[in-house]
Amino acid sequence: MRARNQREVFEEVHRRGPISRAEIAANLHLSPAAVTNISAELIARGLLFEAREAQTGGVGRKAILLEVDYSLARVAGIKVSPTAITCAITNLGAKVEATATRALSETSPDTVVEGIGSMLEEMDALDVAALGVNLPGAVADDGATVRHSPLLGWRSVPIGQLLERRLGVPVTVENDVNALALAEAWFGYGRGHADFLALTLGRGVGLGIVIGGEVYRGPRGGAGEFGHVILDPAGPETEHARRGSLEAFLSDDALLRSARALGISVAEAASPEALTELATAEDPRANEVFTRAGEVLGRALCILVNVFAPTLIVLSGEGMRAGGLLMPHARRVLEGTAFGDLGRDVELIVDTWGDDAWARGAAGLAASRYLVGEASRTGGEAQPV
Amino acid sequence: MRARNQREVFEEVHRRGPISRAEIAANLHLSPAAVTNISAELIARGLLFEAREAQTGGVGRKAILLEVDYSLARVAGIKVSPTAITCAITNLGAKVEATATRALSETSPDTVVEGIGSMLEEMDALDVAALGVNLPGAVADDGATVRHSPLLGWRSVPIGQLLERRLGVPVTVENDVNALALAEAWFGYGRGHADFLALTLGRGVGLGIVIGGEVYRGPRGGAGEFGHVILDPAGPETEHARRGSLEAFLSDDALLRSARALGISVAEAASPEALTELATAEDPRANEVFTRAGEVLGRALCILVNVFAPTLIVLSGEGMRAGGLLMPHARRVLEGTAFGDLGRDVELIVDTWGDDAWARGAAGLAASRYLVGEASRTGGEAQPV
DNA sequence: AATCATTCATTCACTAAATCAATGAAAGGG
DNA sequence: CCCTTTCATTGATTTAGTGAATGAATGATT
Repeated sequence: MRARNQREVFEEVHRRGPISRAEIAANLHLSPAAVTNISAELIARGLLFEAREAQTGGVGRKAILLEVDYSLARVAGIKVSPTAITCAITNLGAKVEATATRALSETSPDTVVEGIGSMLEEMDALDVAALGVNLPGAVADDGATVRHSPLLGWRSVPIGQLLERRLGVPVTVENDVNALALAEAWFGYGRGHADFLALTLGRGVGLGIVIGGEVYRGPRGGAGEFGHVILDPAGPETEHARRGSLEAFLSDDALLRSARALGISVAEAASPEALTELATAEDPRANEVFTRAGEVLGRALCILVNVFAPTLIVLSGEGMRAGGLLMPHARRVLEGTAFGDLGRDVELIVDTWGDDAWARGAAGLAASRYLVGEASRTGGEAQPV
Repeated sequence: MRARNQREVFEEVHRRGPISRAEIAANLHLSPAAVTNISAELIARGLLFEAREAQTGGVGRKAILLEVDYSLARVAGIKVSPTAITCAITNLGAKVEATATRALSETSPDTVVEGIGSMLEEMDALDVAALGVNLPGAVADDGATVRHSPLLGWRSVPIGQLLERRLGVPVTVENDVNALALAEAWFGYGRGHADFLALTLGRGVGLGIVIGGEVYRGPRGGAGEFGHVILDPAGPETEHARRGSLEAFLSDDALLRSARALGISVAEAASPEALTELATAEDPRANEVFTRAGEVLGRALCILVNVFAPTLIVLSGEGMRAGGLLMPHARRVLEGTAFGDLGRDVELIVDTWGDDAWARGAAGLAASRYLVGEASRTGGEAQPV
């Protein structure tokens, strides 16, 4: 009960930024006295601090605003991809202090663990309070075991325990898309939105569903496999994506394949980055690639908008490097085909992209877990999280 | 707090059927003492009663099983459609005691209110404890005002207040699909499932999303407009449904249109019912209609399964009169195209159909509201719901 | 048959943690 | 300069939980 309310107060301060005790009490339906008590303990434990006074012009005593002390500790976030691991060191507010990347020659768990360990040593970051790891694949509910990751070739790998043993730091493992969604919810554009969607484009197409501030995983996990939705049974297919699936239209591979079909040679554009540049340089064929992709993205968004009626969709991932090329077309299709005003009433935000963003997502995951754990820990007693 | 735990205990008894105090305590992480207290009050208020003892073969004192007293009151559920109103009188467990239907010549709010009132009088049901109303269209969060219902020609109609004034009974208004989903969650196949989907076929295609035992409406309502999802931009269109939308494939109108295209004359099958009979009688053209529709349904289910990874989808609505014809094809497509095992790991249940089911959904809505209200009401004090 | 172990339910003292009402603190307005 | 307003705090009170002991009802054990 106390733990619960502590956590509620803390999360309210986190969400609503600098906020007075009175407002917290009003928002959470608690008495001012209770908020005074709870916030006193959170301040004593260093999680909150009294910031400047409010600058309201109104009558009456000015409020003392509370803020979260994000500098209380540092955390590390690791993105494990088939070819590299990327690390971001951030404060508890997911503000990046340092990043680094290291190539992976192979993806065995031992190699990955060792790589992460030596990377943190080199970055002088062995003192972090928590470590978040995200990777492509299905992660068990325990936040530690990888159930299945085709891209890494892993099955039932207790990567969380392995890392905790190696580093002596609490580790949370999560699917990459879910971690990004969680980070958006806590520290990104999703802040203040109880419900929103996080769509990622890149090697694949991922969907993070945030409902009530939490990532929705479905009754037994596995929700959000939006990239495998079949949009057109007669559509294209790629090596990794089924015919007509969203990934077969929108993944990096799919875009390159589409470019080849339109006569763009490997010499002209070997990579998605190069293809994006080509389109930015007004190459009509490259533009056509992104026009078509944007329209497909619009159809995909239309499905999501009709089903969830969201007010916000955050788009990110490497594929969003071409956001400027894709979004006008996506928006046009969305507004033209979604039910009623749903297509116009949804905010579409393109977030930063690149592996750094993924690693920052992992760090945000770690930070949120750490903060939740601290905020719901009472007095000196340890509390199961 | 007390109200909250009372409600939790009550809902646990409702969900898990006859259940002992000890088990409630274990499931809700409450002390046995607290459960004794809370259940004593709920019993004193008539909501619960002590049923037979458990027949466990084990050692030790036998448990005294608690059950909800669904016969405590009766409720009425009304389905308002453009052509008729249907009424179901049920006990608090959504067990139907009587039904009736009355044609509507026009759908003005006054006519509907008067029709409902005289109908309840005729059914000798003016003593019901609550009234649930469902109808096609968007209903405001207050559970009383119809924001917009094209089919009824309503806009901003406070139908809830009108009915309460006429009948002196608490009224809850809800979108028809959401009400059906809620009824499934409380009294139907969704019992015991925190998360599931309710898909309805009939005049249109509707989706009710149940997450955490509650109907998900999205951040500002309007979620679940699945019928307007565009499956194929080059698909068919109908009078009411956009080209290629799910409704343009699967609604009653769409099926008839598809039948005409396959050479089935109006004389052979004037209605969806007749078309279903024709197919049941092995007419190859009619079978083709349902084969195609089943495959489209499978594609639609595939989208839902990939996004939500549900363990249960309940299918209902008038369109499910042809469930036996549709589902084999739908299931085949679903299992063939959904990601991984998701298509096989989902239970597809065809529920009863017809306007009675809709009205029962409305009654279930009323019953659940009534029970929640009673269960979270403390002592003699009134509690805001 | 008598006793013991086990499980469910209850009782009662205790306590955590909220609320309530009163009060202090810090502003602006007349 | 006092009054009103708003925010924050304090201490008494109340609510509603937990924990330990006890009673109740059963099967198992000797």
